[in-house]
Amino acid sequence: MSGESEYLAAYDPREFPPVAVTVDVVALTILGGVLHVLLVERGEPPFAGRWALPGGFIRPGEDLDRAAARELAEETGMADRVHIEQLASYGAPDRDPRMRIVSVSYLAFAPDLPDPQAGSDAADAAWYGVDHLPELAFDHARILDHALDRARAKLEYTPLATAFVGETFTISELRGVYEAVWGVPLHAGNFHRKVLSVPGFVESTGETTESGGPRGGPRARLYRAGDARLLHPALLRPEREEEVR
Amino acid sequence: MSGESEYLAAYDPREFPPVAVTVDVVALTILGGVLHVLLVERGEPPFAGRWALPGGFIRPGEDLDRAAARELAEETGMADRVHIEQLASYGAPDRDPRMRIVSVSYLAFAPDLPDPQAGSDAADAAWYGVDHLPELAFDHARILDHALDRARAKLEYTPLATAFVGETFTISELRGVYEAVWGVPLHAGNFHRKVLSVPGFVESTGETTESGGPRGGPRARLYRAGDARLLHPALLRPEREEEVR
DNA sequence: CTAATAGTGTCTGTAAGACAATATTTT
DNA sequence: AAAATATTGTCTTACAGACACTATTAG
Repeated sequence: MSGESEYLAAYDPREFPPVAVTVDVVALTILGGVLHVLLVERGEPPFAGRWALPGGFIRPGEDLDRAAARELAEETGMADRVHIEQLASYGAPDRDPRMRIVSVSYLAFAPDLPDPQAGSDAADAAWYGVDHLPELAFDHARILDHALDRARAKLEYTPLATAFVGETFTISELRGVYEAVWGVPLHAGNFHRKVLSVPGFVESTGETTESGGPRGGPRARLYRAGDARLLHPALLRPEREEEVR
Repeated sequence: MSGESEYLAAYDPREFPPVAVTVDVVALTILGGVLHVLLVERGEPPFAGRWALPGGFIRPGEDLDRAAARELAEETGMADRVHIEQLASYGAPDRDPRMRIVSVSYLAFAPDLPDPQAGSDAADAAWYGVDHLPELAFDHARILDHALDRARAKLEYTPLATAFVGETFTISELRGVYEAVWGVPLHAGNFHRKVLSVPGFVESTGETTESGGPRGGPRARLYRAGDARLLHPALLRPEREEEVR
């Protein structure tokens, strides 16, 4: 913090160029096998009527993480079973036309959820499939892009996929998460063996589903999340030549 | 940004609880085969005389990335050949005793460098070996921990190690970077073959060093960084059982 | 019955790591 | 000559992906 001391010694908050800090949350869930993101419709200018990521100003005395969780809860009512983690921060001087705003973005994952409630201050709130997004306000399209990249990468080396499913789940359900987030079909047999071979990824409950799948097939065994924080070896995505150079 | 609109509609900057945004830079280099981090000695309270990460307030109209690059240049004079990227943000309400400060941390990598210059506002500046750190001001120890975790992870799947060496380099020099950052010895033969087998990691210059090593050995071939942005397959660290659970 | 799905077996190619061997250079 | 280092070779084991197969369940 070079410069901070002298700066602050003679510092008067009233003179300081005003900067505001917000949190923006990229909340993801899976609906009908498709990855969805929570968006809110802005009720006021700028960008009135435009869809945006849920978020808002941090409050005095409130930590960044708590602010993100609060903003998310205001739109969805979801508090439990939600994984939330910080992503990048955005501070381009002109990213908000009103004033200097630095936004800290967060990524949240939740299992299948009921409809979101529009927060007290948003005109509406809805889950959008990530392949059918409306035009977004501010630089939120870029924030969302970064968030999706991160989510896809984290599925590879963390057990994050289990945050998208219920307390207990089948290997097929887990595969559905990977397919939805990565957007590619995976080989059922190989995926099955792979998941069970990673220590601590899932552990058996000893139970099975009550019945087979809707279109036939045997009952599936049920698992719960294991105690691993990192997957080793990782579940790597199929070849991505394009991204290498 | 739910809540933002109404909030700002009736918003007067003079009434807003003051928040300041700083950038803090974790600048890493390798000196004598050991990973070092750039620290500055604070000249003013709080934490006067304590060492801290270089950093400071963002200026009006200045992007976060530019602010980080500027702060780094003020302490080191280094502008070229420096890789810089954003890490996490820290906003605990009490992390600075003076006022609410949200800090955006940055990670910077540079090749072997001359001594740093104390910036205009710091009492002193120096490179510290990461295993012999002084007690740090604020929450900078935590920020540094996170930065080192990130740097170690990025060596695995990006060609970042090449940012620590010169324009051209030998495979041994590159191995020295990995050993310094990861803190473990690597097998010379296997490392050599591995690096050359990853497409786009390094490319041959056709040249060799002028002479052998200081303690003997043949001349080594010289390489330069290739065009890969991601290493595939990655160079994984040796087993890290501890970190898995 | 037929189709779909869960789960297992097998084979192949790639890659990581242990270890050895050879060539080249400094002291 | 002796020691250090660059580079290459070989072998073993692990693992990813392709593919085949069996068993179980819905319709």
